[in-house]
Amino acid sequence: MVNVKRGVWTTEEDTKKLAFGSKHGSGNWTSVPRKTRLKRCGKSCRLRWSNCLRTDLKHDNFTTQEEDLIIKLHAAIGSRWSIIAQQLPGRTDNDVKIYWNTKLKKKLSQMGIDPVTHKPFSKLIADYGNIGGCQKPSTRIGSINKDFKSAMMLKSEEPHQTMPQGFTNDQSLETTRNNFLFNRAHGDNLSMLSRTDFENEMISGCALGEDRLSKTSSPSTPSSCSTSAFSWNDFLLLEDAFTPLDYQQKDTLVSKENVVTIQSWNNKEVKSQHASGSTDFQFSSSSHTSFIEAMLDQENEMFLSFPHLMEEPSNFS
DNA sequence: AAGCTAGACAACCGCGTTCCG
DNA sequence: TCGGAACGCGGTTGTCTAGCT
Repeated sequence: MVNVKRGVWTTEEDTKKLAFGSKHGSGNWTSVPRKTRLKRCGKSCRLRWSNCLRTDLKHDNFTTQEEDLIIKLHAAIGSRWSIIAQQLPGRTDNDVKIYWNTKLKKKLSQMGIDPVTHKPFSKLIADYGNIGGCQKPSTRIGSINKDFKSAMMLKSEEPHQTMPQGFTNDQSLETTRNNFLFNRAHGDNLSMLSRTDFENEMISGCALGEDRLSKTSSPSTPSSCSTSAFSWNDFLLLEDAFTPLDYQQKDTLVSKENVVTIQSWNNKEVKSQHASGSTDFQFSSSSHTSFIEAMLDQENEMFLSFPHLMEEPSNFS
């Protein structure tokens, strides 16, 4: 459309749009410009309505509880603002996104927490240091694979070290988050995960944080979701999510069946079903305890799939 | 008072998904 | 089943404004 107006909306345009919106509600946005005689595209009308003109929007500052929830949800599902906004009545995805980018990211950084991974910078540096500390790349891959496989074998043998059922605690949240990060790191389509039981469980876990998270956390796992005075330390996501003790403690808390579907790096769809007591958890990318491990696990899979590509060259001359 | 800068936020853009004929 | 239109989402850009020099 050539005659489409752009830029900031005038009060006159807002009035027209408001009048139309209050009469017809939202929907069929392409017809809105024609019916309201606005020289805007339908897309622009929808945006203006959903971000600014809707009567149920809050325009005051974010509360501490809202901040708390945003950070928890971001840690769990990443920058899926529309989903996060759904948990915050009166807030739009744009509101949440901007608030995160302008305030919360800085706040976390000042606390020494990486806003992307929600881990302390020191931990990230240590992780990278561990990788860089190995001498020969090919040897490193081999030894890491070996160690990591051993670790995974041990985990799979442990009756309580399968994927926790019910997503009722911080450890499961962490595990799931790592899978998100893993998929994100490899450019996978996260929308595969949208609206699954798994995601809804996570969201409700955050939204009901004080009930679902804190009650089920291990003693070493802080959780302050929705409490009146939260601690920023609570937004550090903890390592060692798979300690046997944790799982033994958790085992009594879960009873619900969950089906998790993920799209792994090589587009193999993997389903994992968790009935109470089930032990057949089998993400192809394993149960990553950290982002770094997820990366290494992917490396491992690539090695298994394409061994000839990963072989050490015979000489480097 | 004028110019500059950073922060806040409204709006746009591109892309993926869904809907419908 | 397919293709185009519509919609929704997340990232980015543009504009305004307050504060500082």
